[in-house]
Amino acid sequence: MSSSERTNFVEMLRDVKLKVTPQRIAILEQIQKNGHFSIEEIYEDVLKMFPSISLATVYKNIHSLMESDIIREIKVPGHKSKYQISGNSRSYMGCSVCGLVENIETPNKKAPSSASKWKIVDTMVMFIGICPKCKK
Amino acid sequence: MSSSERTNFVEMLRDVKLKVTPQRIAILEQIQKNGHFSIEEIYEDVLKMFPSISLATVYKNIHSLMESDIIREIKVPGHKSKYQISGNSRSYMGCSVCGLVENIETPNKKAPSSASKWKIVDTMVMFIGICPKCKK
DNA sequence: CTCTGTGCAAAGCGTTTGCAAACGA
DNA sequence: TCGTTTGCAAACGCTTTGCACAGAG
Repeated sequence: MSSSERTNFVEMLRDVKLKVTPQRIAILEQIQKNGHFSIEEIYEDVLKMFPSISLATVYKNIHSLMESDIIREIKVPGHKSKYQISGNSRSYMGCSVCGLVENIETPNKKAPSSASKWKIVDTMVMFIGICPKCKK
Repeated sequence: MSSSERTNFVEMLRDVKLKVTPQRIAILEQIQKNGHFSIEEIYEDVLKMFPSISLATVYKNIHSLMESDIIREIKVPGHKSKYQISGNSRSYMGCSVCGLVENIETPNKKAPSSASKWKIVDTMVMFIGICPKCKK
């Protein structure tokens, strides 16, 4: 990871009044480095860099980071939730076979008038398909 | 429920080689009648009409009905999965506060070329917002 | 120093499984 | 009759909680 990324996370955390702990940074770096991760995968990867971390800590952090909108939950139907650093992309390809998630460029999308009584705060487009690996 | 709806479910089940049991019909009727339901809600409502049904039966049926694509799973980030009878609509409004899901008319949507290596089988658009009730 | 975060172990809950009996075809 | 489904209870596995200690601010 570059130091600018680290600085980035530190600022993000300060902005939302979360303390900057090495565990938190390690979790964020893993999520950023590897894209879309389930809790289990995040835990196992952080463990390599940070052998003393506990699963409970990962869960607690995933929650507080989601509440602060630093990370975001993505779910492909039939698979476990995955997490990614919040960003502009809200369009995903999800593999129905293995659960892989990839960001794609966002097709512009407006909520139809039938939703006018709602206050719309976000738009998510998910394409469900079969990824190149699972096609074989 | 109308008898045509019942007939409908019977045919759906036969088409996919699932046996027509009263429990299955009751589950399907509840889902159809009430829109988007979590497993817990389906169970509690079916229980009123069918006091002997067990939670395990609901779970088993939700799975086989999903495998046969008779019902579909929808998940609003941060809330439990809900289920609905499969249909044409694959566009939803999801309430980030209470988890309410509503179908909306589908805005046409094509996967961008960046996804060309995938085999796309479905498209789902989800608008996240705050429903009229939670706005108050 | 104070308050938040961590780690551990136990508790909690939603979901799944095994099995015998009931049921649909 | 044969294979599937149901209902029950036990087992499972993921997630949360309580608490004492460590660490950030």
